[in-house]
Amino acid sequence: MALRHAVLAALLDVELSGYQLAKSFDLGVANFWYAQPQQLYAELTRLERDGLIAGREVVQDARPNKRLFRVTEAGLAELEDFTAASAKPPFIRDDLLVKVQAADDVDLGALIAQLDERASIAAAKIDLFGQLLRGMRGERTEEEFLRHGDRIGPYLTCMRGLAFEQGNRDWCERAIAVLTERRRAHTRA
Amino acid sequence: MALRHAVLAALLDVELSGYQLAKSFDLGVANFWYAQPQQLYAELTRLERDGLIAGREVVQDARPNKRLFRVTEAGLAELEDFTAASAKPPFIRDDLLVKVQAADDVDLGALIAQLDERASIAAAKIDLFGQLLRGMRGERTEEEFLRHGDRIGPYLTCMRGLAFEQGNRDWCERAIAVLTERRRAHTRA
DNA sequence: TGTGACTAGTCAATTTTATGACTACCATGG
DNA sequence: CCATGGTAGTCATAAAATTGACTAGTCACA
Repeated sequence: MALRHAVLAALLDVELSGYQLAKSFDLGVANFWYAQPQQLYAELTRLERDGLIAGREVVQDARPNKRLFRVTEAGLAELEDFTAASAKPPFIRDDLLVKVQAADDVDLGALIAQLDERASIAAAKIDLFGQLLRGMRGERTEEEFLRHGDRIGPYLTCMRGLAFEQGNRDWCERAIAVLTERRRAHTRA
Repeated sequence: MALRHAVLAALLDVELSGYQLAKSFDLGVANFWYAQPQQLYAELTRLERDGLIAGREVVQDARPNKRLFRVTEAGLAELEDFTAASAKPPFIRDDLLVKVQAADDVDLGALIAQLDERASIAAAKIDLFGQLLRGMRGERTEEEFLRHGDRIGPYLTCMRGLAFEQGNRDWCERAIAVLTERRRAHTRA
């Protein structure tokens, strides 16, 4: 019952098709949730069945028709309820952390390579989030935008995404430095 | 196939029972993975069946007997393989972010309350991680420990956990400030 | 003398996520 | 003219995670 609300939140400002939604959730831009296309289509079906969203067919030529969805009154009410209920704290579940946890017992070269890869993925995302944020605030400074802009929700979640990736990158770099130094010391001994 | 390796990594340095493992994974200290007891018991059963861990019965009086598990050679090899394979990037999946994404369309009071709650949960975790880190490095400075300590894996993952929670807290506080200001401006208008 | 909390688990059912394959049709490049 | 890639989706299955209940003994506390 969580993806449900993520979809509702995503459809608040824009009318989207399943496909468009899938792209923003699946690839990259999922700044506040992540899900795969199949999951989204299934959820959209359920949401429409429950009357929380309404779809309309858009006929296109030169490409397949699509169904655009928007949130209904009932959907908004549902989101309202969801917001009032208390959220369970999030947890980290990251393969890379598992690998680092085992750092003292596995091949350091392989581990460092993984950390490197992750650091550059994080760097790419940092870039992406930076662009998104600039795009949203336009000419205004961040202060200005946060004070007077409309639709700051997406901006705030994007800020969190940015900070998360910065944390990722910084930690990766630190871990690489530490592990590299230890490997050097070890091979020398 | 992911919890699998997390369990292996957790059992590298200590022999633990399912119950002990469950406590560290479930409540609080899960600095590198999260899972519930039932899931862990199931995974331990599978791991033992596959020969990646070995259990031994420990008879206790005054409390139920328990089975302590340790990683076997095969288990270590499995972890080694896992480390070499590339890790998929992690994603955020947080109810609170969904709520904030919808910030422009829901009751700000409720949302701010949620952010407040989250900020204090994060603060508590920051405390906990700080204690864990101090406990691990003992008398040494962090630099010292990371250079020469044995078992830095858990220390590094704990550092990530700490940074994550700091990120959480900072973001919550920022969001609270922004939303409070907007609410003030709005109710005045 | 009972009540709740802690140790140490197990069982079953359900929900949520993930994986992979598959249909169409159009446009573009080579 | 044929392969590739994008749009717009569907179907089925497998794996992982969550939820809730249940056993059984010990300890402390009131």
